[in-house]
Amino acid sequence: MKKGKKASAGPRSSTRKGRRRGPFEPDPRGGKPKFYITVAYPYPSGAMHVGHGRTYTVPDVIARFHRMRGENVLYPMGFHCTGTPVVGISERIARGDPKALWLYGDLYRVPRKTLEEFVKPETIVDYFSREYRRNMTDLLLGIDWRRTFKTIDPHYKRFIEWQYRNLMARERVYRGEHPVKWCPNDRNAVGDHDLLQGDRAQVTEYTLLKFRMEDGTVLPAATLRPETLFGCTNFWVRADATYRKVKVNGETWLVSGPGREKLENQQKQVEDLGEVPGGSLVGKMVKTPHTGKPVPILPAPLVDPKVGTGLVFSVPAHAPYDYMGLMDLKKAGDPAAAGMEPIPLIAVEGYGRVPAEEICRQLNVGSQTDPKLEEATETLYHDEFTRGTVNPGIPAYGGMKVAQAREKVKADLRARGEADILYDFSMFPVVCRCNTECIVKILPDQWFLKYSDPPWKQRVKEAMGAMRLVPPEVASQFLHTVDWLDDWACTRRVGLGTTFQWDPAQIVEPLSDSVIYMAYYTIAHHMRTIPLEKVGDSLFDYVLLGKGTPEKTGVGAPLARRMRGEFRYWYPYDWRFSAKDLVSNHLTFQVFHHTAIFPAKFWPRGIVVFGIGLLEGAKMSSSKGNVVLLDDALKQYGPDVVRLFLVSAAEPWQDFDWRQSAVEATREALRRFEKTVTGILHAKPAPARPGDLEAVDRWLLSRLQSRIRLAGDTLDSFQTRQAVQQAFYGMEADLRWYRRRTDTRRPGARFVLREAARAWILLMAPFTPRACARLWKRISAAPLETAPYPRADRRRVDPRAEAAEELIERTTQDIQEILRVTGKTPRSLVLYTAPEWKHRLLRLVSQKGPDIKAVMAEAQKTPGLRERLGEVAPAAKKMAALLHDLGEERVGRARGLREPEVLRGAALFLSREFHCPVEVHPADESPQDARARESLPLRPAVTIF
RNA sequence: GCAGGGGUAGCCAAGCUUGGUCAAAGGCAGCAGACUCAAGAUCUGCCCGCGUAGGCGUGCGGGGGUUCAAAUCCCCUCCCCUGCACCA
Repeated sequence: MKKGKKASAGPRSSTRKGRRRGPFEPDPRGGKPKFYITVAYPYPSGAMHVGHGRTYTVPDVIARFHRMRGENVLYPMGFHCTGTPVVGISERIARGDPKALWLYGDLYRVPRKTLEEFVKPETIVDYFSREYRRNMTDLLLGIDWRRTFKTIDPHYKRFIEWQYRNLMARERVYRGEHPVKWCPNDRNAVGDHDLLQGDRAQVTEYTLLKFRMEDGTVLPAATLRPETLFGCTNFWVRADATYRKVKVNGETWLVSGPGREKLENQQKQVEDLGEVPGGSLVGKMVKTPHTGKPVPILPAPLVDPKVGTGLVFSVPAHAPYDYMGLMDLKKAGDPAAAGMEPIPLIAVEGYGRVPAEEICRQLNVGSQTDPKLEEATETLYHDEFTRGTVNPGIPAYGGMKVAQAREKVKADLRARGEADILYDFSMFPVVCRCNTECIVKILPDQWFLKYSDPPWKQRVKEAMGAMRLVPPEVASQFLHTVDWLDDWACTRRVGLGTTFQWDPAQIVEPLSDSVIYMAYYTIAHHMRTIPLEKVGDSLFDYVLLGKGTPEKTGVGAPLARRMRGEFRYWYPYDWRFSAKDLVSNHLTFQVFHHTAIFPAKFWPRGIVVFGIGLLEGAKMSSSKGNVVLLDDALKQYGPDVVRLFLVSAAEPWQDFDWRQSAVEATREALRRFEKTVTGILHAKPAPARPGDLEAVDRWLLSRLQSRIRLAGDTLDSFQTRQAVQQAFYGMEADLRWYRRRTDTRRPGARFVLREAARAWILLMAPFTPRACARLWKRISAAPLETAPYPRADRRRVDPRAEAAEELIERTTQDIQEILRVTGKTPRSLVLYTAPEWKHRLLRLVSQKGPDIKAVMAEAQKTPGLRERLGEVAPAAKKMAALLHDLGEERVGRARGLREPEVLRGAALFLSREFHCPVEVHPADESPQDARARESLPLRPAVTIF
């Protein structure tokens, strides 16, 4: 606790003068390019699991790589503590909710004493941010902890206040009202994740059509399809429901009980005037709005008092429910319904005159309570909306597309006071976690970020166009998000956070207070040394925007100048990393805010989007307990194994799967690495004498260069998995072959192996720093973190040596296959290389391509070939296949290889492999051994005795 | 529904942009052998089918097409995953 306090607030010893800075606490430095990466900071409401581990390990690997490349690398970390979740958690713990107690007590193993303190939300974020820091340190993340902060720190809040004053001045924020899902019990807006039921329900805008009774009483019917007004035959009420007579904006309305509540929550002045039983309405007449046609009020069970206003107007021609309602009445012999016929007003291709009737018949709907009506309604509404047109006979709207007519009817009627708006859910019911049924409430005094603003969107697109987005496929997602984004409510009434200055009852919404904090990191370590009362707009204006003068910042000109300098040094950030589910909000928001507040030269440079984590193939989920805690993984496997696995299991943008068997394999792999390198370093070092090197030594050095090149290139493009394939598995495969191939006690071999081991340690250092540091100590006293990353040495690339080794490897495989197929155990092996004329033929085939006729024509003219045309034809065919198999490049590289020499050099190796003597015979123009005729370039003939 | 991503051998996963070098890297699991008192680790081989000579056949969700040639390009179709807002 004490230690943690120190960690997150107030000046720390690490900022004291004279303390030696580690490589992870960078300050601006001339002569070195800067590299600034940030990750979306965690919300510390629970323990870290291995999925979080990866999110922070990937950037660390990249950071270490760039540091070794000689760059000045900044990787900071803060904690996002604003928002409602921890408030909910503390409440649940306070009331002893068993699930919460299990999650925090058993799964996260929070000490009982601490758990008791969790009744205060701040304690939760305090505790877990300390845990995060501890885990991150254990994971060997090279984070600059001098700069850490929490979003509820007073200094940070000042920063957010400054940000919003800024946005307000630029008219990016405005006040309005907004409909939200609302729990009347909690008296709070609820998000989808807080719902027991109905999380797929959307808030939809219904049109209230005002039907009027004789005495002027308004019966407002809520509808999604105001254009169907022209097909209205009657009006529906629920006979067994009680309606409320209320005064709304000077009119007398009749609505259901729930309907009344909705009106009240949607900014209407509602005054109760009494109750009316639904049954008493039946039989009366109402006039339709706009057309003024009198229609009768009829009873129908299809009416749900909870939906809309509990009043429905009936369009039996186009609404399956209404159609069945009418049919039911007719069947019951209701006289009012007897002469009533559907009035069609929409024509849809594929349907007849009365579509509702048709679809009810098709689906075999029995009555108005038949569940099949849902499907019928959905299908018909969709078809009419997308393909329907209004009948030409309808005045003013005839001939219009349904979608078009709908908007026009709505607008026209609203303008004349014959219609109003009611928000309601698209699905029912919507139930809050507290088991209360939710309603739609219009929140007044809501504040918005104007993400819908076209010029702003345009700037964001511009910024994104100049950014590097990884993987490139996400670009379209980002652009789509920019287009789709609407204004964002940026204040909240509950939760932790920064008070919203224009309405102190609200706080800045958590996704809106985390969009430019990457800039804050550049000065965070200085901020904590400044007394809070000196932190004001003039400071941020100067440091972040260059406005004003350093003298007026209130913190002293030298410090102000220094902060300004540091901001300008680090900014813009080079890369931002985050999980892919933040693309459609945070990652896009932060680009919006950067373009709003900073000049273009400080706009983001790049984004890397992460995949999500799976656990043994199933989605990781804390609440379900399907997680491996990072702490446990670190204790069990150690940081190197965890890191290596997390970055090599998949590329960062792909989903990765934590599989125990795979993690254990990684552990073994790392053991082999350490063992191999240790073994090499143990051996007596050998001086470099070029004369000592054999072909196979040059082969290893040559391979080493391509491993180095590929490992660096792939890390440059964030392909951590591919990089590990090269830096680890590729290196291992080369070394394995090398040690199988040759006597490693030779001086030349010792020299080459030492070179390889040295490079190997450096290549692995970004992934497994602890093991590498241990090994590195035997080589150098310099710190590994800043040791130079290996560079491929072109002079050591030796295509000839690689071709020779490939010949040996292929020959080994050939022999193996023959032995396997025949089941023989050889007493001796004889290899025949191909004669010169076959090499000549190969060149001919590679020139002429697979056209055998052309090859033969040429062969007839070629001395050395024309004498043996009978042999040439089948050989040419095989060579075409060989070329096809190996590719021009490899065949070309092998050209000029002295095969007999190469194979003789490997004879000892081959006889060891196959436990028998191996002879190599050079090309023989007229061999006695029939098998020798099978020989081809790059594929010696093999005879087994 | 809209948008984005994906379906490759027992499993995971590369390859697909730039068609031939792909029976298709790598890993896991499995089998056999070497080492060992034994186990583990390590090394070697096998791991679609057939095959006593390095080969042949089938094959990359399903269907169709382009091409001398398709896992790779085009069209249609089925299935899976993610996001869709006032929530971090």
